[in-house]
Amino acid sequence: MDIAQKLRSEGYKVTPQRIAIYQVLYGQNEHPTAEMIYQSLRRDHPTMSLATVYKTMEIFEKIGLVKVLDTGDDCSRYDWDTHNHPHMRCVVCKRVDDLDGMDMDDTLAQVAELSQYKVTGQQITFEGICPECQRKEAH
Amino acid sequence: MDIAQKLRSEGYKVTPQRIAIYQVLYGQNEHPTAEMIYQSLRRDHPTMSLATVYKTMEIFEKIGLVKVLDTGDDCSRYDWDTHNHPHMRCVVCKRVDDLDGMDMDDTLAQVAELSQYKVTGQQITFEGICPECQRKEAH
DNA sequence: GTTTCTGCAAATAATTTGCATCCCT
DNA sequence: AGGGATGCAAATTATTTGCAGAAAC
Repeated sequence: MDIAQKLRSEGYKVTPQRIAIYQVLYGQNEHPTAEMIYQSLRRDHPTMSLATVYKTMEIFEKIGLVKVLDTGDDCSRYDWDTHNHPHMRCVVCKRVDDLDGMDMDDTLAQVAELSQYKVTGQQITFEGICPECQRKEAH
Repeated sequence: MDIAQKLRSEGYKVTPQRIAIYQVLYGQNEHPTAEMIYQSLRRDHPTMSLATVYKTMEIFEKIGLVKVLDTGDDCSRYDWDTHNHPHMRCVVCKRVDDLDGMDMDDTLAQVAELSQYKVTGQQITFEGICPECQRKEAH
């Protein structure tokens, strides 16, 4: 969690932008898009650019500070929690939630056994309608 | 599997393009992209357009003739096999294979129980290095 | 005949890239 | 000082859309 140390040890420089981006992400459960991160930083960092967010996320992914979620929906979302876990995506409002309480390690082990691949990761997303959108749909 | 009947019963017209696109997809295990489908049709259907492939896939998805795979990698892939099953994606060559032998129905039931969502589907993709790319990487 | 479909070209939107300047180390 | 980082603008790429002509019903 000491991101400065982590960056330095991987040969990257520690910049205010990188710190700020990580702080926006860390511990929150919204799984924001690059745009969402950018918007929440504009206030305090007027010169922040979307390109920097993308470049930073690429580095963060490389050094294991974030997991990039392929949620369909034409834009990536980012998760500070890099341990294997599934997500739920609302097909109506597009929100993405963690799906807690499901152990994926058994599944991953099973995959490693069944598949001829050298397994390195997973993208597990269930689709559905979130409680809030269910309420709205019932008029 | 009678796609003509299916289209008609859902109020869509039966066109040679739609038949051809379905025939390219049906039964193959490559999980092609729109571009791949387009390319394999150009020979026999010189006027085929990429836009038609996209529009057709949208209809096919709506009436349950294909499953759209969110495999990351900035372009969608299409699967004629619409029953719930996981995929394996090679992070090197980007190929997508079916992962046979894993029952996902238990998992889906578990999700429906754990989650407050009304669950409607899933996107389960494991990432790794395919046998062929493993061989290449070993020089 | 009417309505839907096709296919071209133009529009859109997420992401990437080039490059001059800036700032960590 | 020096090399990587930032941030703007332009480029790229997948996908969508508008629309006129063509094809299904």
